[in-house]
Amino acid sequence: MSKSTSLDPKDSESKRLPIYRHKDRLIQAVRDGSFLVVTGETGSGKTTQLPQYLHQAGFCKDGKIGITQPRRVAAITVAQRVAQEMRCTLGREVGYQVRFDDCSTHDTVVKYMTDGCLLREILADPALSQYSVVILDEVHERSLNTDILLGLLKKNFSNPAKATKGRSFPLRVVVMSATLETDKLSSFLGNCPVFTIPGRNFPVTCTFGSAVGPKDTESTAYVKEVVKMALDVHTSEMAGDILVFLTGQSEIERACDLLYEKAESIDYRYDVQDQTVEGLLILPLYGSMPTDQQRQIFQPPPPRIRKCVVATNIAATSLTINGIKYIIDSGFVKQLNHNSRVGMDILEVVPISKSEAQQRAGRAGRTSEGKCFRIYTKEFWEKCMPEYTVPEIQRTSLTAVILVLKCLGVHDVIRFPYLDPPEERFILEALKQLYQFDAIDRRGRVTHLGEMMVEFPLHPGLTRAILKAASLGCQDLLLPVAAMLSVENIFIRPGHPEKQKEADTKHRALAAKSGSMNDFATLLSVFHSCKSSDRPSTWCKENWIHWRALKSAFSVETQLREILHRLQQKKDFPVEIFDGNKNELFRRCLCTGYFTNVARRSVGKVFCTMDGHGSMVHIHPSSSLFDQEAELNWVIFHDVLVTSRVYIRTVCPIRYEWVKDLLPKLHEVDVYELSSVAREEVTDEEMIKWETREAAKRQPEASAEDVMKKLEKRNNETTVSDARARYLQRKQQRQQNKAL
DNA sequence: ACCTGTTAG
Repeated sequence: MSKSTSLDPKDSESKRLPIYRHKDRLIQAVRDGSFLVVTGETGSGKTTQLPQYLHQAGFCKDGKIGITQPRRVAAITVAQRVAQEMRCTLGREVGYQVRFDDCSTHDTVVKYMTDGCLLREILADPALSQYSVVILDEVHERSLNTDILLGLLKKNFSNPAKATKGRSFPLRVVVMSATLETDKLSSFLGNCPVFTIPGRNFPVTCTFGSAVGPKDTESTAYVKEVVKMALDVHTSEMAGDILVFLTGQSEIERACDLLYEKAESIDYRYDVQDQTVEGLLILPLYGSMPTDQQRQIFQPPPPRIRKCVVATNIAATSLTINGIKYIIDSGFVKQLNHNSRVGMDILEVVPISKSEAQQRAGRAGRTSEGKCFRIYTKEFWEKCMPEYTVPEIQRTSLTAVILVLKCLGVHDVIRFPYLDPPEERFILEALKQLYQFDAIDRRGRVTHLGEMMVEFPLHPGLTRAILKAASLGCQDLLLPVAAMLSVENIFIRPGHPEKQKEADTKHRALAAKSGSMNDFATLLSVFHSCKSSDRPSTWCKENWIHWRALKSAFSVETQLREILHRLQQKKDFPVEIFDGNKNELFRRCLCTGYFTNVARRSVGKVFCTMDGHGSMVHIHPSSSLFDQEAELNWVIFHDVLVTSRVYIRTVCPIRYEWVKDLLPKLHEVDVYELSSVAREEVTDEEMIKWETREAAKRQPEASAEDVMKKLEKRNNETTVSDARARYLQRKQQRQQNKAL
């Protein structure tokens, strides 16, 4: 450790960081107590320096220092930086671990990793016996996994008596966050000390606009306003690049089109102290964009050209673009919200929170002073924007995470110490699903099957189908499908109508090639066709398939195969025999994972879900079953999309007999007992009630209409129809804007 | 009679 005399510029650079002056006191603070909150803005150096300080202070004598990040890229790049600063080979003393990429060895003592990775490690070793210090970073982002880790660490290590359980010495826990919410964190962790490090960012001046007020929460007028503002900035502000925040791909493409048009038609020339800007380089940026196109964003613009990046929220945390001096903030995001009342995830456009607006503004102050132009009014800020974004744990399906907690011995998952507890019905819904998939029993205890299921990085339903298939010896049918369904959508549908037609034709051909009218079978067929192709990437291009997504499906499939293989080595892996054709076998396996997603034809093209919510749904036009009417009365589906209608996507026809025995399970559950607070035996009353209802539904057309009427009435009160109404409103507005 | 943000295992 005799680097202090070094003249290496990197050393002096790290000494210039704001955190350096606090080094000794920080080390002491970690030494003093088991929990510590460290807060500091980006640029304070806490992520790269604190682990090094602790390393120097001897904290690695007894174990590793683990630092979690919510994102893979962050874990990797930070580890690279620190390895460089500590002058060691990446993967030796300093390493990282993310899914599909473990760059750490037995020697690694400073280990950066994703929060999801640490959670999996806890599953294997609840005492975290390899670690002397665990640092949770970016806690203010409130990712689902970080929130769960926070609760687990509090539960298991805050009490000094418990803190050494399964360990020879107590674990130190450091929680790092941006300045907001630190009081809350400290009191959550037993009023532990808070250490504040000043930031090193440049000031950003924010101004409010007049375009979006409290009454415009559903409007899409902001696209035009954002374009106007960008041109304003371009013609009247000094040199420096622009970053525009919008919500989605189509919106971004529209904004870029408008910008091209208008930027050409205006005549301007701005010249102050040789800082001249003459042209505008317009660059869209969103997640599903090809990677090489994304890379273009980071290149500095040609001389005298101003860069204008029009991006989704991907530019708020995931990607950092240098040279941004101006932010234009639409004030909206697209957010995935789970609705437990209808049991669906709905993607909605909503106003951002104030803290998120500050985060966006901060993107202009990375290298020099910046300006942020908010297109919404001060009143909108005060009345429509919440202080903080609702944490993921309160708006997401919890099924997988609850299974993890159960496997960690957290029996009472309702009274688990959540920093912000999710609504009880979210938890109950998760328990119900786990019971339905046989992962837990009637008393809420993890089953043998559940213990196997938790090993898979998948939704429990998909895992259930895989395990069923494996016990029947046909896992090769299910593994690729599960992999394909757990990556982003692999079917590309371009914006231009001509190309759209071409893509649709190709996709229909792929469906036909699979030989059966079953979207899951299409996925399987695509998987193999591409894999056996000589040049998979050109095969994808020709067939309008997302190569990057499919490639990751290949790695996921390999990983799933390995996990399954490991489980099958154990002697108690179940084995079953099935006598029938392959097609039926495949679909029966799918049924064990998707019987919660069964729909029955109601009238005409309308289907009705059988999950107890009784939502009216339509088959999405991208499905090979779209427009297929004959003899198609029962289907299972992978997911639901709420747009102009409620659509089910990735659909498979089934026979009622295949799910007949499973369906009652959807209704017999007593969540009260499942939640481990009940003390009485359940009767079969619920199940009998359901059977009666089901018998009534099985009667022909006349009653089906009655059922539908009843269900529709109920549906009007759900938020699905609210979401649909909002969508239609936005669509109308868009058309009006177009007409203008 | 089609339009889905971001992230993670």
